[in-house]
Amino acid sequence: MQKQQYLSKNQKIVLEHVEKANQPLKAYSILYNVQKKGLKAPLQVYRALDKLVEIGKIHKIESRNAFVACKNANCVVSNATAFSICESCEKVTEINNSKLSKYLGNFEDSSGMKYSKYNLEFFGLCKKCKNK
Amino acid sequence: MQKQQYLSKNQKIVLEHVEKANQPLKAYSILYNVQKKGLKAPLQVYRALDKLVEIGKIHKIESRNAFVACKNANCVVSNATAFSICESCEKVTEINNSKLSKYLGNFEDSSGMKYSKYNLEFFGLCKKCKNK
DNA sequence: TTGTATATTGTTATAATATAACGTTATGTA
DNA sequence: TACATAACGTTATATTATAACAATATACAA
Ligand SMILES: [Zn+2]
Ligand SMILES: [Zn+2]
Ligand SMILES: [Zn+2]
Ligand SMILES: [Zn+2]
Repeated sequence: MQKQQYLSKNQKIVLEHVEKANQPLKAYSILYNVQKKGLKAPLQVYRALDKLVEIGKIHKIESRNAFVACKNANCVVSNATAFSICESCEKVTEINNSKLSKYLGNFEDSSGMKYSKYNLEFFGLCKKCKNK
Repeated sequence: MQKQQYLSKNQKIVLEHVEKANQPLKAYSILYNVQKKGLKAPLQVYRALDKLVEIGKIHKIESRNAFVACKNANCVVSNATAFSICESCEKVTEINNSKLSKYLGNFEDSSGMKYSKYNLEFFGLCKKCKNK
């Protein structure tokens, strides 16, 4: 069996829902909202999320245990992700900065370990919240 | 009341245990192991961890929900952390690289948001696991 | 030293996040 | 067809983390 070409039914349902949101969603909030479409159990959501994360359609915001759709055409796989997170309103934005990704993609430290993946999360206050 | 100068009893117990480990520990594993010292409930561990993370004595490895002691004298507060994580043996090392921290500390993206904190996690195979 | 504010503790219960284990059904390919 | 892999459905359970409440300890200023 070859690499999957199309998304399965559950994967499509979950991806569509997360894409509509424009912000990170929690797994159980996704579950609650796709129940009308037939997904009844957490595992159905988590499995779909796992696959979507694997292929880069969705990223997990680790510090928030939340999932957000990728809007960056370059993210074929989730191997280089960076986000800015507002600690006040929780707005999350995927950073798409070629200098940063180049820098981190080539980063090597003294251990000699070569990295195949990274995830970076910046925290601060977004423009809106800074001016409050 | 001023900034706390000394660690409290529970904070000391948890920190000592995590420092001995030399690797990230899960909160409930910490709990289990400090029960002989009188900490009985998850909250006692989580509260101590919260404080220790806040003051930079301990860092949380977000992708693993695990806690590791800081060995980097510069980490007075946990506002700039970077780790390498082996996806095979789960060995975690805190990266202490001044170029990297300088680069990320000064990073600004197009949104104009200035960051007060970041956490970076690199994934790959450590030397040992690469040669298996 | 007394009052006050804050930090920490102890405790029980519960919320939120995620996976194990099982059997079934669908899909791609030889 | 036969085979392997992927996805599905379902129930139960594991893991991670917090709510809520009452008590005690600590720092500091008046
Ligand atoms: Zn992306
Ligand atoms: Zn904000
Ligand atoms: Zn550190
Ligand atoms: Zn390793």
